[in-house]
Amino acid sequence: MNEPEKIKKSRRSSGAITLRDVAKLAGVAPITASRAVNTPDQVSPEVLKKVQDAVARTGYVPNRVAGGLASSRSRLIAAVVPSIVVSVFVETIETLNNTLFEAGYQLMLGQTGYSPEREEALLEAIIGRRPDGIFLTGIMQSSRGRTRLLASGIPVVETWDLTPTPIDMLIGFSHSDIGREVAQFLMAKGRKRFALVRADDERGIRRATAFQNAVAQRGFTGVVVDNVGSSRTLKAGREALSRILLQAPETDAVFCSSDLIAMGVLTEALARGIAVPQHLSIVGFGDVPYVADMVPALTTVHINGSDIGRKAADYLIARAEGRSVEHPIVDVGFSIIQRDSA
Amino acid sequence: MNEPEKIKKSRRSSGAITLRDVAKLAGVAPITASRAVNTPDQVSPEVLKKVQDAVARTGYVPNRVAGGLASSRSRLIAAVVPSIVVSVFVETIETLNNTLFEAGYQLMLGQTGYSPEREEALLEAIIGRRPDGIFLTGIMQSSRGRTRLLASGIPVVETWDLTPTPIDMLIGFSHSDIGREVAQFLMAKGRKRFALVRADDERGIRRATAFQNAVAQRGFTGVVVDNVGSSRTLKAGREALSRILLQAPETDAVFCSSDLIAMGVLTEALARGIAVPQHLSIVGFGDVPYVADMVPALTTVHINGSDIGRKAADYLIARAEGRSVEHPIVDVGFSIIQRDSA
DNA sequence: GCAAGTCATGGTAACGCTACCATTATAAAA
DNA sequence: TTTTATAATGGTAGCGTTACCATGACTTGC
Repeated sequence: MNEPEKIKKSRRSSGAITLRDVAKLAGVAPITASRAVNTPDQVSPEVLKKVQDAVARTGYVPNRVAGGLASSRSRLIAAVVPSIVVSVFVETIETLNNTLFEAGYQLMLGQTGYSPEREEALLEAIIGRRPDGIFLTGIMQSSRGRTRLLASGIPVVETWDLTPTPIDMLIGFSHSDIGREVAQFLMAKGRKRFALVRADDERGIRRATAFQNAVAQRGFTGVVVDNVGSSRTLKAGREALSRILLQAPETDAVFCSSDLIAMGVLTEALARGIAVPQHLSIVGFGDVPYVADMVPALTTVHINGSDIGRKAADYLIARAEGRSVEHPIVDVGFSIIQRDSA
Repeated sequence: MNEPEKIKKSRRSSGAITLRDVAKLAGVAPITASRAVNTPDQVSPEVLKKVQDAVARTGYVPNRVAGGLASSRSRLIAAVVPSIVVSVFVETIETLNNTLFEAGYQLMLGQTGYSPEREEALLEAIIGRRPDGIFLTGIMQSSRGRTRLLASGIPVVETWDLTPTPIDMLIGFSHSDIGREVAQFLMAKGRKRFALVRADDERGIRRATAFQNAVAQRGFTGVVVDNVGSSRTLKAGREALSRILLQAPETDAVFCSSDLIAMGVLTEALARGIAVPQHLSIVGFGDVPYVADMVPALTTVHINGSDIGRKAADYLIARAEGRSVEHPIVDVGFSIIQRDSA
């Protein structure tokens, strides 16, 4: 009356093919199969072939979750972005992702929506996944966030800004330099009555402040500042110019916090028959691909977003693999691309 | 000469705080601490408090990798996108990500760059992470890919297209319907000499073909088809119109494969002094936010990308949590938004 | 011909968590 | 009171890998 000795299949197993199955089929130990899969030059050609056959026959896909737990290397990099609909970040994320993928890493994406609470929750979720690296858009402002990140021991790259005290690594550029140089650029063109369109964003505010200081130094005051809040649309730009002209009809130069806003300002100006750049200079920020080919082509501040993404990926990968990074703080700079709108 | 009995700290431990540490500090068993963290209403108030205190004091962050392995629920959803610089997908991804995050899931992003080999590799990487769900942009065309996905047993949503035989779930719309309806729309406006600008993309080709069939049915032939290859830029649109006009100067309507291309066509038309829409009708595809506020505002095909993202998230979450989805195939439709360019 | 080194393979024990089952205390039902 | 249900807690055994160490076969050097 003995029950047939069954292989005691665990009740928990997902039933999927595991390394053990492959090893059994290939007639080797699991650890050998693991080596055949991950470090093929550590096994003999015969074993390699047997294991590869078994993999092909079973359709085995290694479980990286288990591997990550065992090796404390998740091969996962997390990226924190305010929002991907803000196109200026998209190129960076795209290049970051591609570079990581080429090196065998996956990207986990988190969006803060410019909200601090959201950022906090996101950080918790990210750290819980034990990624091998964290990419941050901007500088981590909250000290709580800094502390957590530091405590986690995970390599971090902050980007898109400069600070003397990064958490770890930093790839960015100076927003106040941008504000100042754009002001100088516009003054060199003989502009005198300035306006700024900015969104509710810390970095944009810094560009605006530097801009104001630079023009004030040369005796220009009364810079009109228009705040479009959290909207970053063409429409917001149109409305912004309308408000600006109401307040200061003589305005002859507008520096915008993004290209899309600048496109809106440009659109509104053209719709009103204001000659650009003769009567109004417009400068954007970001140099998203299409603004070069508009009519008139937009003068804007170019940021090499791809470069930031690629460097960030390289740095993070280096650190994930135990190598150290020579110059962990990099200023990638910016350039003012003069086209037809200013 | 006895060495002091040390706690035999494993050589592999990352040294980070674990649930065991928290449990010890709180004076409960690890499993109880686990419950206090994950299912707080399963423990007594006193235990809950003790554990919460211990968590706060240690700064413990649960290791979701280990949790995922133990429970075979990774709380990770993977998304496959051709490219995020193609702005038409961005809104979907943004909403997908936000909806997932709210429900406690993370998004893993993969880009194929419209390359089949890349897609293949991506699939392998994704399945290896054992996500709780997979979001696909478009239909999985390759039968190898379909097989793998099916074999993995992971819930899948295909999107952005329609097919009678999805892998699993589907949220999309009909590209041939779009081609046909845009053709009808343009013919109703009295247009007679048509051109199409399309990229190297399977869905765009289907829209184009349906467009051609629809106009042919009413006796219009000689539709000029311009292929911009893999470029999806404003510049490509400008160049496309130049080529089209060279070949067929009388062209009075252009249907473009994307809004950005349409903007290029529009820009080129205006630069040449061609009156839009009097002499040339232009229709885009995607309805990205800014085309509504351009001058002239772009007539385009609107796809509710947010809706797709949200529905996909809901479906995937439902399946991840063992619930079944009532109507796993949804046609979200589209609408032609008539503005000023056609 | 033997010590010392290299190579290929395997055994064992984690990694940090949760599923499953067992146990005890407490309340409700009979 | 005894039985039965319910709530709170704990013990044990994995989840599917890889790190670490051990073993035996085979080289190499002198």
